[in-house]
Amino acid sequence: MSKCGRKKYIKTNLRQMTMETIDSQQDGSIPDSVAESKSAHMQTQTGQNSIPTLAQVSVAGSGTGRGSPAVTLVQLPSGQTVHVQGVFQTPQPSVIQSPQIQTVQVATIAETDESAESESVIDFHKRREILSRRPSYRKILNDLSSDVPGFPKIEEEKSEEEGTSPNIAAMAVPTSIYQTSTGQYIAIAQGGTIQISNPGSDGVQGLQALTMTNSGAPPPGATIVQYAAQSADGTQQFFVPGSQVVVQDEETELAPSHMAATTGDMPTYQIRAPTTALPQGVVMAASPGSLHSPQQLAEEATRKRELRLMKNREAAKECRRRKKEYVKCLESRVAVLEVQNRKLIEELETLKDICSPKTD
DNA sequence: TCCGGATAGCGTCACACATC
DNA sequence: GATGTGTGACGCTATCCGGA
Repeated sequence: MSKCGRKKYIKTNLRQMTMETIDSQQDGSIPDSVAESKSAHMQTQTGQNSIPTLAQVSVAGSGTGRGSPAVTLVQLPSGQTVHVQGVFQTPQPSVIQSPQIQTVQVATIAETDESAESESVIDFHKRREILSRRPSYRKILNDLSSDVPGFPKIEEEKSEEEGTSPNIAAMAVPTSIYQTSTGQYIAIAQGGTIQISNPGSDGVQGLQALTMTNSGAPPPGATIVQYAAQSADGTQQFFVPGSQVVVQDEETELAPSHMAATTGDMPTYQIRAPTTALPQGVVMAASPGSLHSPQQLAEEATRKRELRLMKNREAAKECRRRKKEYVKCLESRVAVLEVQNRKLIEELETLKDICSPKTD
């Protein structure tokens, strides 16, 4: 199996496992794969004292709402029915919202071994169709957290930006996009964050974040910004709204002392009003309405594409972060449920000992 | 030391859905 | 309907680790 093929195989398996887990949480059952490991685990826990008559214990839903203690009806072999208030506080809410969709997904994957190629193609499209309807991780987790007190919640973007450090909270939605003569894109967000995107480079290297630091005592008419430079290729200049220009400062003498201490060797930039006309090497990106030549149109299209890619890049990062958080939550939830399950079994054992007639 | 498997992470594309 | 957003899928790279 090729590397990529193996990877797909692993991914598919992981996905299938996830779906099964999700399914189990939806209908309250345990998937086979999980149940096997779980039963093995239980055997190690209970040893020879496993409960062969467990099938005779009927658990009747008490119909209680969320948050109220669940009362379980345990029908004993002798015919007695016992009301048990178990460790399960509530019927556990599902972490997924569309069980039928997930069930179809599992079935589709299970079929792939036997299906013909043409069918697999159809399945592929079906899968994509099905999977794309899945609610976002944030929505899933937030819904879950609203059902289960104390469950971690993915915060909204707003609070995330507020909570992170200025240098990292770079991905605010830009409100102004500018292009320099060197092809770089500068996005200035409402919060004062300046992003520099270098189309020619890949990944993080092409994206640099600057943060306006208006606090302190900047010189009149100038705003010092911090620049987390990852590629230094000489002096850079670019404009910002309000007829201002960002100029790389050759020396850091203009920066306040507290900034010099925090920025280290990072070059300092100033935003100030241009003294003359456009400096050499600086090109203002024209607004779409003023585009005339095909070259300008092409540049505009390129600029839009770069912007879209940049946003999508960040969206993908955020999505992956949420996904990891989601998986962690699921794992912790599994751990909690396993503990509850063990307690419930112990409880059942105790009740059996109490209620069953002594045969000595 | 080299090689290959396993895993994580990234960028991009495509698509569905939400919003305007 | 256009646009923005979220996410699965895919391909790729980097890193780690165990075996030859």
